[in-house]
Parts: sequence; C-alpha cells; structure tokens
Amino acid sequence: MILAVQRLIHDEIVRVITRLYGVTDVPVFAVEVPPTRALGDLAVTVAFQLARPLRNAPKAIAQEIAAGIGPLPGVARLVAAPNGYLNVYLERPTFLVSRLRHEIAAPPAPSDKTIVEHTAINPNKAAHVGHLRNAALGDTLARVLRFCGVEIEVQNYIDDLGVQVADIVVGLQEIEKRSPGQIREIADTTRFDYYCWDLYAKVTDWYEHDRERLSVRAATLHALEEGGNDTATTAALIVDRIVRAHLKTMGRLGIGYDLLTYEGDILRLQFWAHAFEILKASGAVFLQTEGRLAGCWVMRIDEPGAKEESAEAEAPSGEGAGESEAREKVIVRSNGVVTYIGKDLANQFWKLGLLGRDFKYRLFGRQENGQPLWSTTSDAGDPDAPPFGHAKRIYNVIDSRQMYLQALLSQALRTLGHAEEAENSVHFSYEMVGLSHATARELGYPAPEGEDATKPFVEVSGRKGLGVKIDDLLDLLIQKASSEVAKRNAELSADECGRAASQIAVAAIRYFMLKYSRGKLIVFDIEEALSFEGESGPYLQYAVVRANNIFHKLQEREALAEADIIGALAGTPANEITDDEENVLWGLVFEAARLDDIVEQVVRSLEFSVLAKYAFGLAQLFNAFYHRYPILNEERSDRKRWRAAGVAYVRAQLTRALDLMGIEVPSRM
RNA sequence: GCGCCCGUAGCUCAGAUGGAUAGAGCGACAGGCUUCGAACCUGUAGGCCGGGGGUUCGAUCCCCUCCGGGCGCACCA
Repeated sequence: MILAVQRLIHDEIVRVITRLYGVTDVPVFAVEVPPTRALGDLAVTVAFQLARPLRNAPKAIAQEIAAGIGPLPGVARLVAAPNGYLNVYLERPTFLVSRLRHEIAAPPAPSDKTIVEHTAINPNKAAHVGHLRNAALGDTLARVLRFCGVEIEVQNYIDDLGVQVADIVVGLQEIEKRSPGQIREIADTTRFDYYCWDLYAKVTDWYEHDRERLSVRAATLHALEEGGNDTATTAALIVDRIVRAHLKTMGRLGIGYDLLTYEGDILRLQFWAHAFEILKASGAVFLQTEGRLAGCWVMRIDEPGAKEESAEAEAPSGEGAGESEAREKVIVRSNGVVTYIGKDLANQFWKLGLLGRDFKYRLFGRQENGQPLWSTTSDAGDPDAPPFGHAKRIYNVIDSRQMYLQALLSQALRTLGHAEEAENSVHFSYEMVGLSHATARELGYPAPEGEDATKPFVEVSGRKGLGVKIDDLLDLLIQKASSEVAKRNAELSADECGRAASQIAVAAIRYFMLKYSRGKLIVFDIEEALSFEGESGPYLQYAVVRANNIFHKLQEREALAEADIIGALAGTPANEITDDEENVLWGLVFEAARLDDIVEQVVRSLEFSVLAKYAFGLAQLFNAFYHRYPILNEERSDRKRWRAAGVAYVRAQLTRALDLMGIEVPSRM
C-alpha cells in the first residue's frame, strides 16, 4: 500500500516549503505517479505552482526543495528533474518486505455509519440486466466503502404497494381469473418470476386494448393500500415469492443485503403521516388551491440557478404563470393518496434518523454467505433484532433518470433545515442499460419501427417484456465457462467444474458491469458479454490462478512455502529488484501497492471503472512478467526468491482488488 | 423550451484533483506452446481527443459557444 508514503512525502515537502519561503498557504498539490518508473516512483509538481508567487523558475525552486528534504524512511532519493518536477525514488527491497510482512498497517479512522440502498426492483417480475447494473454498482460501492473502514448497512427497498405489483394482481385475478388457491399453486410450482415476466407484458397489452380497464388497476391499487382483503393477501404472496426470487438471483452473483425495507410498513407504521406533519409544519409541502393541481399537496421545485426577476424582465410573456405552476410536484394527490415520492421522503428521513420513529424487524432468512437478512415489519417484530437506520450518510443507487426526484429529496431536507443531511445524501447516479439490436433480435423481439429503428439501442422494458433476464444470462455464461473449464481440466469432478464455471460467469458479468464509467450508457450485447478474453473478469482470475499455481508447485516440488520465502528475504541479495531503473519486477510490485490509492480515487469519484482498469492493468503487468521471468525454473536462488516474493504480493493485492468487485478466484479454471 | 449526461483509433471504451511521449480491449496483419497453464505473450498498422473561441508556463480535462446523440421535466414508480 502506498498512501502512507504519499502522505509522508507530501507533509515533508510542505514543511520544507514553509521553512524555505515562509509561505503560510502552501498551494494544494498531489503526490502523483509518473508515467514510467525511470522518472521515479512518485512525483510532485508543486514547483510549477510556486513559480509565479515566488517569481522564480520551477527548476530552481525544485532544486531548493530537493536540497532541503531530509532523509525519509522508505525513500531512497528525491531529485529535482531539469524541467521542475520533483521525482521520488523508493527503497525497493524494504518497500516489498514490509508490505509482505504487513508492517504497513494504516488502520482507517472509525467513521460514521453509512447506508447504501440499491437493487430496489419492483417485485412483480424477473430481474433483468438493467437491474444488474444497479446491484453490481451498489454492491461494489458497499465493498469499497467497507474496505475503507466505513460502517455500512445495505438496504434494499421493496415497493410492495406499487402499480407494478397491482398489475400482476390484475393479470392473475382479472385476466387469468385465478382464485387465491390457484395463485398460490402457480407461485409454488412454476418459475414464478418468469411467469410474471410474461404476464406483465400481457397486462400491458390488455390495458392498451381498452383504456377503461385502467380503472381496474386503480381499484386494485386502492385495495392494496387499504389492506385486510383478499387482494392485499394475494399481492403480499406475489411480492414475497418475487422478492425471494430476486434475492436468489443476486445471491448467485454474491450480492447480499442487511435489510429489506417494505413500503407497506412505511404506511402501516404511519411513517408517512408523521413525515407529512413535519413537511406541512415547515411549509415545504402546501395545499394548492387553484389551477390544475387544486386539491393536491405539492412541493415547490427550486430551479437550479434560477434568476426569477431578470428572466422575467428579459422574457415577458404570458406563459410565465403556466410555467411556474408546472414547477410543483404532487406529493399527495387530490384523492388523498400519497405518491411514492412522499413515501420515499419518509424513508429517507428515517434513514437519517430524522423521523423520530422506527420500524419493527423480523429475520427474513439466511443468505448465500450465511449472513442473516432482516426485513422491516409492522407486527411485533423480533426484540433481538439489531439496530437499523440512523445513518450519518446515505448513498442511493438509482439511475440518472431519477435525478430530478433525488434533487427533490435533498431540497426537502434543506427546507427542513437539515443542510448537512442533504449534503450527506448522495444520489449515486448512473446511465441506463439498453440492448443492442443484434441481441434484441436474437431474443426474438420484433424489429423496432419508426423512430425506434434509428436509435443506436433498444430500450429495456419490463412492461413490454423486453430485456435479458439475469438468470438466463448467468446460465448462458456458466454453460460456456463450464465447457471451457472441462476442456482444460479433464481430471476435475463435475462439482468442481461447476463451481469454477459459476465463479467465472460471475466474474465475467460483474466486470462487464463495472468497466464502463457510470455516465456511459451500456448497450448490452450478449456476444460481447460472453467474452472471456482480453479485458474481462476471467482474464483477471486467470492471472491470479497462475500466480497461485506457482506457489502450489513451489510447495509440491521444493517444499517451499510463501512464509519461508518471505522469511529468508532479509539475507538475500536484492539485485533482482534494485538493478536498473526500469526494473520489471519492481514495476509490478509498485503497481500492486497502489490499490489503496486507487480505492481512494474510486470513493472520491464514485467511479468503479477506475478500479476495474487498475486491476486489469495489474493483471496485464503480471502476465507479461510471468512470461519473461521464470520462478520454478530459475536457478539462481536470490532471483527466484525475490521474484516469488513479488508475485506473492501481487497475487494478494489482485485478490483484494477482485474481492472489491465481488469476483472470486477459482482454484482451477 | 429548460435541466443533466455523452462525443477520444474501424468498433467498444480508459485517460483522478489541469502536467512528462494520448492508452487498452476487440477487429486486422506478423510472430510465439517438449518450459511456472496459450482464457496467455511479443510486434505492426490505425488519432485535427466533435467544431470554434478563451483561461494558463502547460488543456482530452476548466470557461463560453455551436454541432451531433441520449435521458429527464406526470394527480406512474
């Protein structure tokens, strides 16, 4: 790990600048990584920044600073480059040895509790690739924050009273004319999330044939909210089965949660009623008495960077009034039914501990990893349930289409005088997933018509049943991985082969979801996602498997364990890693050490593509090293030991990096 | 119309707080398995970083403007 070294150098340079020039406000500068190791391991550009205020050449300033730096532990030398850079060269052998011995422990400061909410799929159909991006990002966010020592609680919001659930109830009760008993039987004997996937598309059709039928949906929705009737009982059954299907799908990907938050409980426990009082009292929400929203409780939407008066002065037009009326968002409809925004506001208030109320909790089940999963409840609840909510910081993983509503949440917090909480409510926004035309065709969907045909992608639509289901995709990937594993490892049992295939499939799909930056729309193409070569999850796994094999063989053939090698390094000549500025082994070790620096960048930018690219680059470096520098067959023992030590560190770091992305390393592949 | 996002090699994408020579994968072409596993490695070709202004010692990155594309702006969620 490298962050501690960077801080050490940074602080020393600040000290020297202060002493040398008497400046109190040293400009902010970073300790960065030069493009090649020949230019040093770390570099600082502060001399450029000081050139103007000091009225001196960068080169001269750099030389003065370099001369003023005292000896630093771990630093071999710090030199001023002719162009003004300050280049730092590290003490290579001690750098590697101390890391292998875990002497570089930088215990992260204890942090405030943080909630990550992700997945939140409508419980009315199977999960598709759009949901996959959300869950992969959310789960990785949780892993990365935990790596930084943050206390994390992962929540999955379940909209059990929404229109989408109502639609499935309508489909079963009204279109298919099923009795409650029959519905239970279907839920228990079919692949129910797939069944509902098809049914949902049928319901959409059914409405389109006769818009009058939408009144059936409204009545159903009303019955759901009312509760205590057959419709509500049926809906609860549907929701429970679909939620369990979603959890199973996510479990296959190594994605788990701490708490399921049910919207129904928000209503039953009067969370909304309570939040409504708070909102009314502060004036954040008020009753509109005129215009088309008369009778609705609305929230006024602040225009970002609005300049009301000047705008009106420049553009005096009769439409002004109509425009401003449109800038109001309905929170409670004129029929008295709260919108989902209202319920979500209550949920966010609760998460931040601002509601003054709490859910009851019940144990929902055990997850793949053995961890318990809890659920909110409005019943008595389990007295031994752990505490939930009351976080200092929350991340809501939701696609960019909901930006508008997320902005509304933080605006509500501000209006209520919770500026700090608003600041700590982060909308982790990302672009949607579309389907390539080729993949849509492959799935048997009719070719898009009109305007849609010219679009570069086909929009995923649960309503139309248009999308790639996660389980189908996983099955496809496992099938392919399985045949690849079997081809290379004839001696493996079916179980072992299946285990590896599943790990490979998960790696492929998770890496695929993380390698794009979140602002980029992913046009999902099956063929592309099935690739196990080049920049892919399996490539990364392959590198670690190879590294692991070296140690297996060292143990088998020479009874040499990693600990033996590390233990003997102190007395072993280190030329293998010190010779030559552009030493390949050192380049590998140094890059491996950068994981903590990379993770810091990731947290700052919330951009996992940085982590993905880093891990890939490290695997590439390792693979190149692997080809050029033998270990088992190296005759000189000093070389052999230093190479093995370097590989030991790289595999440990790469394994950590993969774990952050939810990727496991198979024993064979 | 307003707001947000995107535009970098043939295709798909990286280029953290402005820094040293703009990179990778795929595809194309040419090589490398009796060697620690070829899901790999080595090499070649391929770029007005959408256009134009500006800020600066320095701009793919920041500001303005234009062009092209996506997504939002419901008494749906």
